[in-house]
Amino acid sequence: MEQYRRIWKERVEEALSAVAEEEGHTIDRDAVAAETPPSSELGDIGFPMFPFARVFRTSPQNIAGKVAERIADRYASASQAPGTVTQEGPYVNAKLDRPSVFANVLDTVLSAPEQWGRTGREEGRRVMVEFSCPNTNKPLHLGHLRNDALGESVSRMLDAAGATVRKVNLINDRGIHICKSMLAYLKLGEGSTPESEGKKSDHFVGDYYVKYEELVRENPKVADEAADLLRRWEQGDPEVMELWKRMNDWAVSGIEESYRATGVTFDQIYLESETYTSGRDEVLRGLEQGVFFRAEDGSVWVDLEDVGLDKKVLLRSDGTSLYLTQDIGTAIARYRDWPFDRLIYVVASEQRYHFQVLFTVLSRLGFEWADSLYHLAYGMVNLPHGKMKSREGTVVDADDLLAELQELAAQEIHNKERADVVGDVPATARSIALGALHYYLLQATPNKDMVFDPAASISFTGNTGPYLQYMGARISSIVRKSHGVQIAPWEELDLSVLSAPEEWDLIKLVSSFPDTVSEAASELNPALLANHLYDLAKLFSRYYHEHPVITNDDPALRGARLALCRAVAHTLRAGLPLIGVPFLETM
RNA sequence: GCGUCCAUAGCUCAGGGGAUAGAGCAACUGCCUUCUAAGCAGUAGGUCCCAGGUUCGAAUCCUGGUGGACGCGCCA
Repeated sequence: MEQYRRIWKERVEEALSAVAEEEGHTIDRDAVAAETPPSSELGDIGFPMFPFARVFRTSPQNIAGKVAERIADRYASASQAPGTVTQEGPYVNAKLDRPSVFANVLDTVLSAPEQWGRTGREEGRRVMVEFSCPNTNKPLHLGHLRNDALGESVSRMLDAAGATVRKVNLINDRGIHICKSMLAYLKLGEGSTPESEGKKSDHFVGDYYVKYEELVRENPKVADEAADLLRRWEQGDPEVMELWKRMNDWAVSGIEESYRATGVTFDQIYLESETYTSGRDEVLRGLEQGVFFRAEDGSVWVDLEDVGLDKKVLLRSDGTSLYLTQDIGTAIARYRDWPFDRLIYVVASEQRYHFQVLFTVLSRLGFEWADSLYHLAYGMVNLPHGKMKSREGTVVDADDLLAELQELAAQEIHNKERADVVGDVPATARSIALGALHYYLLQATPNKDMVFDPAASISFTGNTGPYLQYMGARISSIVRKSHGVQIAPWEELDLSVLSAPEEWDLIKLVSSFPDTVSEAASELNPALLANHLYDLAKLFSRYYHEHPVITNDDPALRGARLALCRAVAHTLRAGLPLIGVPFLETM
C-alpha cells in the first residue's frame, strides 16, 4: 500500500504545483500529506488541501476541485497504480483501480507466501536484543512473561524487516539472592532434590527462597549467614561452589523449560558469574583519563550532575564492581563479540535512570557506539485487584498461569465438542494458552503499565489471541474444504467479481501488512502489528458470514474469493508468530 | 524535594496534527436445517484530567496545574 501512496502523492504534488503555477503561486510540496480517508467510499488515499488555502487565497474545497479536475481520469489506465481522483470537500481523494490491486496483491502473496511480510527496510542492520535476564533464586513470573514476549516479538519483527538479529540473555546467577536460597536449603533441605520432591526444578529452588524469608523473619541473624555464604562464594570455597552450581543448574534448567514452553530462544547466554567483575578495568581507565574521580574512602565515582543526573558510584571502596560497573563491562564485551548497529535492552521502566547513567558513562568513556544503545522500557503488569507483591504472595507464577490457561482452553475444546476434530487436545490447548497470553501482553503499548486479567485474556470472545487464532482456523478450514470443490484456475480468475466493499477493505489490510510489520519493527512496538491483525481478522469474520466462499454457486466467485481467503490466511500465518501467537489450522 | 512516565466510554485498551474519537468486555435486542455460533448484526454508553498557548485545524504539539505509577542505594 505504501508504494501506492508514494506514487499518488507525487501525482497530487505535480497537479497542485501546476495549478499553482498557472495562477502565479508557488506551493510547498512538503505540505502535501497522504492520509487514509475514514471510509473506502470516499477514496483510498486522501490529500487535505487546507494548508494551501492561504497561498491560493481561496477555500480548500476550491483548490481540491481544481486539482481533482486536473488529475481526474488521467491515470485511469496508467501502467503503474492506475486509478482516478475525486474532490471530497476539502480533500483530493485517489481511488485505486480495484481489479489491478487485487491482481497485484494476490499474486504477490500467493506466489511466495513464505516471503509475505518480509521486507528490507532494516536490511544490513545488526541488532542485538537483550531480554529476559532472570534471577536464579526463583521461577519466572508474569512480569518476565511481558519481558520475554516483547523481546521475542521485537526480535522476530526486526528479522522480518531484514535486520540481522542476535538475541542475548544475561542470567543473574550470583549474588546475595541465590545465597539466600542456598542457606535455606542447607538448613532445611536435608539432601532433597527436585526429583525426590517431584517439583519443577526452578520452583524447587524458589521454594527455598520463600523459606529463607520465613527464617529471617524468625531470626534476623540469618541474614548474616547468607552474607557469609556470599563471601565464601567469592573466595571460591569448594563446598559453597558445589552447592551453588547444583542449585543454579536446577534453577536454570527449570527456567529453560519455561522458555521452551513459551517459544523463547537465545543466540547467546551470558552468565553474570562470569561477567560480574568486568567493567572494573574500564572504570580504572576512565579514572586515569579523568572522566571519573576517586573519593577519600577509595570508591570511584562519576559526576553526571551537569546532565541532570546524580553522582554515581562505579567501584566500591573495597574495589569491587557494582551492577552498573558490570553493565559497562558487558556492553563493551558485547560490542567486541558482535559489533552491532543497535543494542536494545528490554528492561522494565523502573530502570530508566540506570540506563541513562549507563549510556552516558559509556559515551564519556569514548565509545562512539554508545549512541546506538537503546532502553526499551516497558511498564509494570498489574492485576485486576491490585499489584503483584511478593510479600503478599500475589505474584503470578509464569508456569502456573500457563497451566491454568491451558486447562481453560482444553475445557473449552471439550465444551465445543471439538476434541475429535482437533486431535491433539493438550497441544492445541497449549497453543491457545500461549496465544491468549502473548496477544494480551503485546496488544498494549510497551511503555505503559497494564492490567493483566487472566480470565479476559483467554476469553474466547472479543479482542483476544484465541479470536485471532479462531479466524485463522476458520479460513484454513474453508481452504481445506475447497479441495473437493471445482475452482477456476488462478490464470483464468476474473478478479473483477470481487466487488463487495469488505473485499476491497480486506485486500487493503492485507496489502499494508508488510508496511505495518516494518513500522512496528522500527518503532519497537508489537501492539501496532497486533492491532492490524485484529482489524484484519475482525473484518474477515464479518465478511465470510455474509459472503459464502466454497458454498457459492458461481465458480468464478468461488475461485476469486478463495484466493482472497488464502491471502488473508497467509497474512495471519506470517503475522501471528511475530507476536508470539501460534497459528492454528484447526481449533 | 528532584527526575521520568502515564491520564480517552462503567472496566481493559487503540488512535500521537486533519473528514462524524474507535475496539473489546460488561448491559440490552436479533441471527445456527447453510464453509466451526470460540461467531455475526444492532442499541446504548465520551467536558479525550483541568487551564492557557501554537495552528487554517489539537484527544494528538508546547507551557503550567491536578491526580497516579516508578525512580533518585558502595542493591540488582
